[in-house]
Amino acid sequence: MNSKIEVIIVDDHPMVIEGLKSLLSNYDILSVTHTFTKGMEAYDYLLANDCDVVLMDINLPDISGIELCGKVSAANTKLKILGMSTHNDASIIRQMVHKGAKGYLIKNASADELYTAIENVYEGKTYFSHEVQSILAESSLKNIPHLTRREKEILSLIASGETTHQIAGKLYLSPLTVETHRRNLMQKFDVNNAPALIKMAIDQKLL
Amino acid sequence: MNSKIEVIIVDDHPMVIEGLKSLLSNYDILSVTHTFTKGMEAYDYLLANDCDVVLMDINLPDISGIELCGKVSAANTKLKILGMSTHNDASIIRQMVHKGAKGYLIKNASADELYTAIENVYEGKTYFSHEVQSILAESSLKNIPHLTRREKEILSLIASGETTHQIAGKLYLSPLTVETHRRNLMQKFDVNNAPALIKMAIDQKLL
DNA sequence: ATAAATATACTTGTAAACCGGTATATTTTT
DNA sequence: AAAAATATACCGGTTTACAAGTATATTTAT
Repeated sequence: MNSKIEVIIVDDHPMVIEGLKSLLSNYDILSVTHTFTKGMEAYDYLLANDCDVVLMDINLPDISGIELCGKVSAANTKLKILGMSTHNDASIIRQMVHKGAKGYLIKNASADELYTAIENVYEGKTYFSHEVQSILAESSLKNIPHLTRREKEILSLIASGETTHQIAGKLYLSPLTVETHRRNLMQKFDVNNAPALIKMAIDQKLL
Repeated sequence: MNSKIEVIIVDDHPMVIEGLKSLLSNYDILSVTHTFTKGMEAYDYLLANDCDVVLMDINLPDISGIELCGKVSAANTKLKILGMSTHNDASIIRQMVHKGAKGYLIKNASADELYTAIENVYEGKTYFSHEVQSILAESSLKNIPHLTRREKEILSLIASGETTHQIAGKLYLSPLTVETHRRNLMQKFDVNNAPALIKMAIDQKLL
């Protein structure tokens, strides 16, 4: 019988898994029981077996970390999931939290930070590093406009080179309606032509 | 006196460094003598000391791996540099090679692949994983248009929302000239309006 | 149930972009 | 020195986009 905190690692990079295991081997209170490089294998395991904390990379080849997080959390609400990624994208962090992640780390975390994060989520708390917190704070300042479904649809058609008339034809709308959406899009991004709109939208990862 | 292959690791993620050290600890023929999380510290070390192979991450916080690679190679041409990164961007790989890198790995490499790469570059060969090779092959198929200096200038002004007249004013050109460049840009990207042009340019990392 | 957000559509006018040409001076490369 | 690439500039005409307003039906959230 094992009373240690059971940790599962999901990451498609073998060297990261090795690194995490090595860093965590210094802490007697926990043990890394299984590791997975494929998201779906981790999913299958987690449905059938118990563990305490899952360290989960966001960028998996077969399934997105966000999706996996949602599926796993739904099946086992007691599981504590710690998201990880190299790039610090606020919207991804938000999505992970929404899907049930209890904490988030950026991969340049130190061993101590990693340990603290695992300990906190195991105890039912949440953990977000200072860096993650400042990313979230910063991103909420530069208010990314909220686009409606229709607007997103039209935005991507504009980006692919369709004219107002062509878009209207595809969506069975009046060109005048499409033009209104186009105007609203430009207003939301505070630009006054389509090229700048596309640039902004891509910069803010909305395209 | 040590006859092993001396390997230096430069990566801003402690867990990746740990992972690499752990993976490489199984191979007696080499030894990881120093590791750095900051590019400039590695640079200072490499100017003053000798080593055989440098495993270098591309995404460093203080200096780009590409820049570092160029500086270090210029100072010590005998040094073998192996580039590494998580994302598989063909243009970055090409730039690294151009700046003197002898090989390139994607971070999901296995221990054996890593070892093979180090061995190869140490012996004066080059090493590019199958994955890297296919990325390079694929990217050379979808011919990215070559833009002139003027075209790049005008392209970025279009992306920032300037009209033909405004661009002409800024660059002290006739609006008719700017329009010609604009047209040539659209022709090169095979699109017929500016929004699609911007989308294409960003997709192909030219903006 | 009511308020707010979203999606729809119109008018009028102006400005800008796009198309298909042509032309030539200046660099850069071979 | 010749050829190729780049940068410059023009004409005439058509299409599309943009600006500033108004209006209303339909969803969605409170």
